[in-house]
Amino acid sequence: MTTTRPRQGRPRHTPPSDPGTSAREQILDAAGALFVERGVAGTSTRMIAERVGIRQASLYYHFATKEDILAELLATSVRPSLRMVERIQALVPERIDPAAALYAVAAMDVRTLSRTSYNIGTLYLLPEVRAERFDAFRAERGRLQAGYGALGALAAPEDVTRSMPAERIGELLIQLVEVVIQIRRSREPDPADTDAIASSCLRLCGLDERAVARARGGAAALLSGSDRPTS
Amino acid sequence: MTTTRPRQGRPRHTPPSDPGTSAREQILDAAGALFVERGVAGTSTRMIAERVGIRQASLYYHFATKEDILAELLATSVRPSLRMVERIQALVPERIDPAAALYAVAAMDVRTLSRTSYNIGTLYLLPEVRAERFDAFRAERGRLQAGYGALGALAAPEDVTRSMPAERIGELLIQLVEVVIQIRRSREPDPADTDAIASSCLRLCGLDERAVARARGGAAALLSGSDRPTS
DNA sequence: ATTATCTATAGATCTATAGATAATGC
DNA sequence: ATTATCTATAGATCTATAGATAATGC
Repeated sequence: MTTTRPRQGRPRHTPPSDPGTSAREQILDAAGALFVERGVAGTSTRMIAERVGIRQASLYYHFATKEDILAELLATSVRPSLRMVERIQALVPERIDPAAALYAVAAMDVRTLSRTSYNIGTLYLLPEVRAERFDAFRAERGRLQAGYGALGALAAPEDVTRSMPAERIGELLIQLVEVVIQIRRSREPDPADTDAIASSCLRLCGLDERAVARARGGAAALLSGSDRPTS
Repeated sequence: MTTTRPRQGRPRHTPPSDPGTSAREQILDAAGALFVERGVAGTSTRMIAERVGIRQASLYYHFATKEDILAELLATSVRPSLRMVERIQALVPERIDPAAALYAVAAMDVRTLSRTSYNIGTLYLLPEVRAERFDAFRAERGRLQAGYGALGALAAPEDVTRSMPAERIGELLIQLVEVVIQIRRSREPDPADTDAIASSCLRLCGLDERAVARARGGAAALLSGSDRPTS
């Protein structure tokens, strides 16, 4: 039973439907969904406020500008993927098959992008994100891409790496993983998509079917091991 | 020497710098560049008009709304790719290697997307394009994707097509080709990119290095304009 | 007469600030 | 006293229309 704990501050004209989450988070959720649906410039502060159930001006108690909301959404959207990649990447020098590591990273990233409540990956694609203001975000994303490139270059046979430097491999792999963003625009991604995308990453690097199958097995071990509760 | 042929109608407050192109085209160019840079909602009719060198209200003589401008830009942006794919696809049943055909299609598409004066491919990614109003455009794009899927399914060995239906192959291939859109956001694409992307399309379908090399050769013949049988 | 522009402007936004108010916390 | 909202509003847009005007075409 949820004893609706009354908040501090003047009550909203419409009482919050979800008293569990902070106003800040409610704003981020509403704005994220709207930004994905209609873009940043196409979303007014009034729309965001309406969805939250507060007055337009009340937003400014929590965020100074609309761009500040976007900045926070972006920051929290790459960080988990980046940490995951760097964690798995760190295992490789020891004893892990780089192909299995790449499969695991791609699969986890696809699943993350599939599951966010709105299609959050779309945010990267908005023109506003190119502003200098978001340099830090784009730098983080560059590190994610570099991580993909490094794993891909380790997994690929020499005849492929000879014609493609790691940076280019990274560009291609991250693009391939992010197909799930496009898929979500027209249908619900399923587990077969996850496997198809992760396998395609390995084939793109020049691995044959046998190597792909082996990596898939290795990744399964990796993934079941690193399973942990989300919080 | 260009004898600046005076136009009909009241003269502009700033005389056109490029008297060769119609006002309509000048508007499309200016709007395209701005939409790519700042999005549709982020571009005002005033900005477009300013770039063209006319007053804001004068736009409405040529287009009824901003969305009409977008609609025309979208229509002209897929059409060439689609026609090219369907033309090459039509050659396959006869005597053309499907892998060579796929390489050729991907390479041409990449080159087209590399060369447009502004990064026109970005337009697909804008949230406004999801509106019902642009169904026809998205349908054309679906046909392009289906073309990629059909070629990919023909080129791929059976152990790959068993796990991936043609539609999914199409989704992946078109996504891979469009990496050039992302590349253009940070650097100038070069011919090595074109080869890397087209080759990656084939590897993704499960072709080994020897088959990729063979297809690259076959595509070169196709692209140079000779419709000659390549065996 | 027709065409392609111009000026002027109505009416609808939109962002952000100022200051009031209704809760809880101490 | 502090917090989180509210109301009201200034000032800056923005889209689209009405009607005037300055060219060319016939």
